[in-house]
Amino acid sequence: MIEVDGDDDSLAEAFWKVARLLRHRTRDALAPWEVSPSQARALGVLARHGVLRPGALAEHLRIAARSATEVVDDLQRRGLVERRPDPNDRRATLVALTPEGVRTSSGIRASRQAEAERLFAELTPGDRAELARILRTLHG
Amino acid sequence: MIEVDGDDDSLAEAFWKVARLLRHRTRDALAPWEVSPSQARALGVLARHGVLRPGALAEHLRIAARSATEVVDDLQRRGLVERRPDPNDRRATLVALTPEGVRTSSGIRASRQAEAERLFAELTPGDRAELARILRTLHG
DNA sequence: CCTCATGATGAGGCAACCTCAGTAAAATTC
DNA sequence: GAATTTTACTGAGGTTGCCTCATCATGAGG
Repeated sequence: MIEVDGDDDSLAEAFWKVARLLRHRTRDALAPWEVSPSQARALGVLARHGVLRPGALAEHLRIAARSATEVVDDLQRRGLVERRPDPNDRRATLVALTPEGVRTSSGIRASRQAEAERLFAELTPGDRAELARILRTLHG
Repeated sequence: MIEVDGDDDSLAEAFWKVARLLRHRTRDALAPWEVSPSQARALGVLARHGVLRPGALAEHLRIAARSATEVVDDLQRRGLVERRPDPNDRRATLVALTPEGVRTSSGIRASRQAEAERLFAELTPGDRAELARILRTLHG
């Protein structure tokens, strides 16, 4: 009796179904690295922006500064990130990827992208372009 | 310094941006009823499937049976749902929407749909059809 | 200096899940 | 027609990923 949740019909519903698919694949892509989604997000931000203060990391992740402290704690415990004092402000801390953090984050990025592409590969090139265009319209 | 998170590039990223938009609007649509997303989901399932046991509700929501108990507790406290004994099985309980639960759940459904339509209304009818078709392709 | 603002973090809380019993009742086996 | 196994729910207590508030050190401006 494992039924699927057939909400409305509507575009929104179709959209959510695809979102769920994509989310699951992303999660699967993440699994081999044994980092949680929120850790993966933080690694991504650090990979893109380089060394950051916890506060700035929090802004990028759109979470409270206090919560960034926790994410950093976890990543540090796993050796993916290190804290170092900010030479310009002795209140502040800088968070930087360790070499292993760099490796992990680019691995995650790669396999996530691979998973997503596997999903969208079901579309013809024309449809992919259409979809991209339409989505761009939606988020202006 | 409130920067937006510019992930990858790729279709997946565009998709997530729209998903976020849609999610936020859905959340906003929910706000007037003061029910949490998980409660709203449960109400939706009950509205669609009628009277259900907690266990069945859990299956639809894809959560552990134990967690369904909690959602039902909450909804019952708010008077949106009632528990009654299953006449055919004295181990079991049946969960049913109260009249107010019915009202709330259809209200939620309506305004959620209105919000979603407001988003997709930015598209031409042609693009909406295209999008629907492409999404359908993706989730087979 | 003195005051006010800012950066990180400790303490503690909350929502929405979970697993692991435990109890009662139903279903099955012998 | 017991005895056993399975099923339905729920109490107890844990986890995750957030949150706010208070504290402490430092920085910046008057």
